[in-house]
Amino acid sequence: WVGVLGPRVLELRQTESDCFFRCLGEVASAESAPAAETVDHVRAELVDYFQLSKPLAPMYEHWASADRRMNRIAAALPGMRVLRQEPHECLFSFICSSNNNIGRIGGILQSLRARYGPRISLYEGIDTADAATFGGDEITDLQAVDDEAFFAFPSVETLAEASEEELRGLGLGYRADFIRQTALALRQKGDGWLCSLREEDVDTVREELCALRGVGPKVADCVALFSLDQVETVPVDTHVWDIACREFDPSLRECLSLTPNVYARVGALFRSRFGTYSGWAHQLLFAAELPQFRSRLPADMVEEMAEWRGGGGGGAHK
DNA sequence: GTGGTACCTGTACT
DNA sequence: AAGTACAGGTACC
Ligand SMILES: [Mg+2]
Repeated sequence: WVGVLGPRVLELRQTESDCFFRCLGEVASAESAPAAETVDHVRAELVDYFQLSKPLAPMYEHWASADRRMNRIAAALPGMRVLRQEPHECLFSFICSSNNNIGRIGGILQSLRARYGPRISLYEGIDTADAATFGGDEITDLQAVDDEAFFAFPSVETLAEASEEELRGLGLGYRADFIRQTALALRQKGDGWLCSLREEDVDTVREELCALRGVGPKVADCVALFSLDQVETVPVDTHVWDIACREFDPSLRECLSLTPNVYARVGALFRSRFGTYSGWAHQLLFAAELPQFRSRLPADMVEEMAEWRGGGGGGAHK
């Protein structure tokens, strides 16, 4: 995999027993430390990003014993960690995600980086032919590393200065104003404000985030889980609602829309089963719903999910 | 609290 | 080939 993490282009490759990493480039502004120090630093960043200090095996065991279906999914999808993302990037990204499809979201974020983010040039002498191209988000073929332009995510300051009109031009649609308004609010609140929410309790985090433009309950919970250390938070979108109806409480099907109460019920159902790390458990169940992971699941389970979708179960609410 | 509506835009479908 | 539904919701009434 090759992609951008913070100010650097990183290459990761995994073998059966190890994971290797290499830094291919970094933003010009970051004064580059001696190579040996950079390696140690990047290793620490990766440990942080993948949350490797949190043991996953005990969680899997706990979830598997709590739920029969989860037992089989856990066996089929090992290593499903929640990434500890950079809060600002995470926030803007999920604002872009609302009422939108995954394909366009990716395109918008890439446009945002290319237009407003600092460019990352690769180091001299990087053997790009040797770089991994394991289907990372931004690399699609063996030649691509050479031509691909890499950009870090833009700063709050830059986004605050962007015009709504120009943002719309990048394909953001009506979310353009959300991005600008939220960027202005963040600038107003000061540099460390968002990250400081990592020290706050779940309810405070939610309340503070929802006060931002373009941030409702679902986006807030995504930011809380994926960047603010709120491990028990369960973001409830249409997929997660389906899961809850199908697996946990059929009576939820009677609900016509995802009201705040229904939202809370779904979260409570997850927490009653999976406990403190319900957000992580949710990540695993959510992943199992996605097409790219379906092929790894037991055939009868895939069949069951397909039947639910076809039989007026999934999406039958609205 | 709940129910209803409008909303950018690309893509899949009919 | 035009017309419509839908997608990792939110704001506003
Ligand atoms: Mg809000």
